[in-house]
Amino acid sequence: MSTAVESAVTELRGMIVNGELPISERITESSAGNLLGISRTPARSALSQLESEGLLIKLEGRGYKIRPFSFADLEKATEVRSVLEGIAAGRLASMGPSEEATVAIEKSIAMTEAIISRDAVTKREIAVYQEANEIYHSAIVDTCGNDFVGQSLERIANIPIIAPGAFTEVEGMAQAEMLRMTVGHSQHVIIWDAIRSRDPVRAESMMREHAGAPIRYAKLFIGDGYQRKLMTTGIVNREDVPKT
Amino acid sequence: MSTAVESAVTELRGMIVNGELPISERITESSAGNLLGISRTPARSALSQLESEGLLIKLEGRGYKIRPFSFADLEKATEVRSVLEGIAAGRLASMGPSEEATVAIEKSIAMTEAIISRDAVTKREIAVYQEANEIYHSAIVDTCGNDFVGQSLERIANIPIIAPGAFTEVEGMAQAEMLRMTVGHSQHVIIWDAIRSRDPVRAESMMREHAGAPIRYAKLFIGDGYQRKLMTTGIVNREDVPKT
DNA sequence: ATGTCAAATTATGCATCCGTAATTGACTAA
DNA sequence: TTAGTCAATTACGGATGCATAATTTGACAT
Repeated sequence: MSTAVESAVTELRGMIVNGELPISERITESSAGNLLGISRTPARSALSQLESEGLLIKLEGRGYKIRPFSFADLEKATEVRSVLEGIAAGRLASMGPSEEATVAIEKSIAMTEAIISRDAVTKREIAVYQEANEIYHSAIVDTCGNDFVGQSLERIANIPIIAPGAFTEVEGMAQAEMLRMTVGHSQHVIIWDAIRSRDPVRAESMMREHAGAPIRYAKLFIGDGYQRKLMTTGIVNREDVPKT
Repeated sequence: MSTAVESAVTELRGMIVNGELPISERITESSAGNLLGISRTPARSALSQLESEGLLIKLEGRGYKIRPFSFADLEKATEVRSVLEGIAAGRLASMGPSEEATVAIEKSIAMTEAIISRDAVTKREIAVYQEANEIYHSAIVDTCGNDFVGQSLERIANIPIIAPGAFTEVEGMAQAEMLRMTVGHSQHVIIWDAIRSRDPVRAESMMREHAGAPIRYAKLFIGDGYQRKLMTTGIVNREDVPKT
């Protein structure tokens, strides 16, 4: 929250992904500036940054609009994320994990194990799971020895649901959540085993499967409910949601 | 070349990758502005954009410096590029190539075939080969149906030697160039066959091998000469060049 | 009522100015 | 000689004003 530009980016990004800004509405330098109480100069930087992140689309001469994501877009972004995280896991298996990575990953696994061994889960447990998931994935990406992987991931990491931490809860789907967490945990264990065993091929392919899981299993285990949930956040185009 | 920011980015990027700016020198908003005859406002935007591209590093409070790339960095960027282009090729094989893609790719193959069937190559042929190579790779990436692939590639595409077009010529290495072009052409043919045969696995794995080729084969077929050449461009750190 | 043209509004891009923070360099004291 | 403090320069972030381009609106004519 130091500079106006940084906080503007954070602020606007939050408003966009939470659907607090009407998708239809145009955003200009002035309107964004007024909204956040800053002048046009930092507002312009913030908008152009969000455009390069892919969250805004520039309407030449008429401001920006929020980029509408279709469900297909989310799947495509996930595909890229899976592949990138896959090479991160593969690299880590080749190199051997650092002490730092080992500590973080084993901590994450301990956290998720504690959660799935319970009978029922509350919102609180889901939040902890998300945190653990975030730790697991960033430990692998950050210590894989190839900065370009993390750099490329940053671009698509801001798209909701795609990010590792965004293990979005679906209302009234506690059982389905539990199932997803159990599956996720088991995959974490398997991938970590592959890494420790220095098996890059297995680590890569398992991570590739796993990183694509949130969106794939959303369809597989939950079905339309997930898409409908996404729609309400304004992230997904109405048109993409199956008619009921 | 319309706005000052755009031309400043292009200008500065060119100067950086061509080694026209001393790597040691600090770049501030004012110095960049003076250099290009623009004020600090567009200079600031340009610098921050180049930073997000990974070509500059921000020295908090003291301007920017040119990011030094090690040979290892180039290899890592290539690794990411290979994987991303791999999924593009795989997707194209799954979907079946569009008419547009087919035309572009077959044109590219015809161009490279014409070149390698000659006895000797001049600078001119090498330039044509680069163009054909560029056509081939961008046809696959642009028509693969996943925009995020191209978007992610843009980030690392600016790193010299990594970009498909950057099939840099090494002085006095005409024979080695010829070999690389022949190998490259044959891989293009093979990948295209895999795509047309709707074999995503083969298309992906071959493309992954092929996209990593420039830097891998540089070592394999040319050896130290290549690294020394890179050094003279200022792209690669002196320290990385093997002692002779 | 519709189409066309002009004026006004809107939005952007860029330059300049100001306030602030940080670094550097010089001077003094131990 | 060295260390510490203070001042000056440097650099940045942000606000504002102006020029330009584009879009929209409104008026007028057909």
